[in-house]
This record gives sequence, C-alpha cells and structure tokens, in this order.
Amino acid sequence: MFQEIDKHLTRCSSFTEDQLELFHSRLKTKNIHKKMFLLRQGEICKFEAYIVKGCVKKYYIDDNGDEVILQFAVEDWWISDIGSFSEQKPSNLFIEALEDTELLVIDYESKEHLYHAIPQMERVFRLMLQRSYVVLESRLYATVSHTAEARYLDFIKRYPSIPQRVPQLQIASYLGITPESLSRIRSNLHKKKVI
Amino acid sequence: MFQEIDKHLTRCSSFTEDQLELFHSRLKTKNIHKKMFLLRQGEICKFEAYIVKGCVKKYYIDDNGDEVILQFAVEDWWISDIGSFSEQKPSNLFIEALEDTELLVIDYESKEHLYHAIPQMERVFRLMLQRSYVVLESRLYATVSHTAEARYLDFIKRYPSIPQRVPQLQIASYLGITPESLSRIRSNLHKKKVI
DNA sequence: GCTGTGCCTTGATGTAGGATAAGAACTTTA
DNA sequence: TAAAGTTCTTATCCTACATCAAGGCACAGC
Repeated sequence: MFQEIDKHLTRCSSFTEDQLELFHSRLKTKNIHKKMFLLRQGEICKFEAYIVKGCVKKYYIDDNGDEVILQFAVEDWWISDIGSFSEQKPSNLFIEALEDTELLVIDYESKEHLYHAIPQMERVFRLMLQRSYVVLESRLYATVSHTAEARYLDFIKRYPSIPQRVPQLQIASYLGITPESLSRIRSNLHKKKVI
Repeated sequence: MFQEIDKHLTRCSSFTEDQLELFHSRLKTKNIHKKMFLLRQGEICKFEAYIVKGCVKKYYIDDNGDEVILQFAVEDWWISDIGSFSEQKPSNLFIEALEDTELLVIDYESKEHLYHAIPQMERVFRLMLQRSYVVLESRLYATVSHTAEARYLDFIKRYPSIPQRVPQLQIASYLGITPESLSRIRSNLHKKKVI
C-alpha cells in the first residue's frame, strides 16, 4: 500500500518508522473513475495527491474554450494545483482522470502538521518542487524555441509510456497544437521513417 | 544593508535576531558591471543571489545561436539556476547583468548550513519556490495560448518598471518573438491608442 | 565635424501551424 | 447489431509571426 510512496520519500531524505507511520496516518486513499474530476476551476484545491495507479491530466480552459494541458501524471507522480493549495484560494485549473485512478491524498492541515512534526518533510517537498521547477523551465524553453515536431519527438522520448495510454488529442493539447497538426507531424515523421 | 533582504525573509516566516545575524554572516556582497556574467553555460551555479540594486537577465542560447530570455530580475528578486545549484551540475544558462548590479550571494554549503541551523529557512525557500513555480506555470500557459500582443500587454502590466530600463530587443526575446515583431505590435497598439 | 555602433522601424515575402470541413475508423451505449 | 459518440486523418484556405533587407535616429569616440 505505502511501499511505493515511502520509496518516493526516502529518495529525498531518511525517515524513522514512527515518522513514516505518522505520515501514513495522514494519507487518505481515493479512487476516481475515468472522466471524473479531482479539481474544477473555481474550487479551492484541498489536496496534494500521489498516484498509486492510473493517469490524470491538469489543464486550463482558454479564452476560446479549448483545453490547454499543463501536465500529465501517472504512477509515482504527485498532482495538485500548487498555487491554489498553498494559498488556499480558488483554482483556475481542472484535474481530471484519464483512466480509473487510485490516489493517496493529503490535505492542507495534515501537510502543515507534518511539516511541523517531521522536519525533513519540508526538505522533501522543497526538493520535489525544485525538480518540478526545472522540468517546467525546460518545457517553457522548448515551447518558445522548438518546432512542434521537435517538441513531439522530445515528448515521446521523455515520456514513452504516455502516448500508449493517452489519445493524441490530449497530447496535441499538451504540445500546444491542434490534433490536426499533430496528425500531419506524425504522417511526416512516418514518411521520413523517424518513427 | 540587510534591511530589504530581512524584510523579504520575514514576509514568509519569523526569525530571531540571532538567526538573522547567522544568515547575514553567510551572505557575501558582490558587485558586477553591466554586460558581465554571473553564470555561463557549462559552469556549475555556485550561488543564489538576492538583488540589492540593478537588473540581470537569465537566458539560454538556442540551436540557432539566438538568446531566449527566461527571466529578468530586479531589486528584491532572487536569481540563480535552481537546477544547476541544487544538483551542483553544469548549467545550460547564462546570467548576465543588464545594469551595474549589487548582489547578496549565498553559496551551496552555506545554504545547507542555514537549512540545518534555522529550520524556518527550509520553509522560506520552499514558499519562494512555490510562488516562482506558479508564475512560471502561468507564463507557460500564456506562451501557448495568447498572441504575442496579449503577452506584451500582460508583460508591461505585470512588470511596469522593466520596459523602462531594458531594451526592446531583450523584451522581444523574453516574449519569444523577434524585435521586428515587437516593433510592429507596438506600432499597432499606438495606432489603436491602447498604449 | 564625421563615423561607427546599437537600437528601433518599415516593407516584402515565406512558412508553420490554425480554422474549418468532412470522411474513415474505432468505441461505447442501448 | 444498430446508433451515436470519439478519435484520427486529409484537404483547403488563412493568419500570425519569421526572415531578409534597408534605412533612420541617437549617442560615443576620434
């Protein structure tokens, strides 16, 4: 049950058995079905969630009413709206399951409690956040200075498991292009025998 | 000397006089001239720097040899390559002064020391990082789903002091467009009397 | 006073990817 | 098993922005 998430934490810092038990006591299991929401625009994000099994997407709805996917998350990833969660203010984002998904969630109070009770906790989440920041920065760079084709190739290289479980429609939205464009790019790559 | 940076910290958490003194003892003052580098591609980022006075830019050189500016930083901001600093591995980024700049810098060892000696420190830097993450996420969103004109208007609204001290060339690079395009956008906005 | 040099503007032309539409293939539901 | 979505593809035309090229203005150094 907690095996994977414990491994996740202990990669960043070490914990006693007691500390891990306290941590577990603050987690709740949550199961949601495909197409159900973990968070909707306008709601305050009341959780940070660790994915035990399944796949979710985090996205905006833009001014034209189109989805803009900011992040996919699969097994062993965390998902939340950090801004909404940390300031406890309404979110602009949706988080929706792309498959039936099993999560371990922690609420704001519990997380603050853990920060006080287990000093290393602050460190672990800071380190996780640092890594997320670096990934996001490199994604911004790619969006600005690479073509859609290069971004697609980078995406399937970086996250090879995701194209197999997520429709192209969603991947196009993540790459910031239309599904039609992605289709054209893929057909070019096939002609060029790159994929 | 330390007045502003102390205010910066105490906005996130409270500190005793002793703690602040320990913090100050680990900071070094650094002055760099316009066009000089704080960090070059290939170097390990050995600092996080708080800007007392001045202005810097952080950028990549892309595959065409063009600058892509990720961030400007002025008074009361921190600047660093978080990825390179935290993993102590070579950076892909340049950080360069746009004006003569006065900084307070802290090195990796000192920061780790402070994290251990002053528990709230971990919290302060986690909170700062959270805010940076949210800003970056909204910038990615804007890059994907707003036009260059909308991004420019948002930029001058969000950072009104920067257009007055930074050449348009640099702002274009931050917005992910050519200087020519920015010039045309500005001339359209003038015609429309928006600015 | 000239002559660079850096920065901004304007114009002509090219191109990646968007918008729209419509059909094919595959899934879900009834 | 038919009906009704979804998803993917292809084709046409269109738009935002890039690229290339030329010229203007302000300021620094000689």
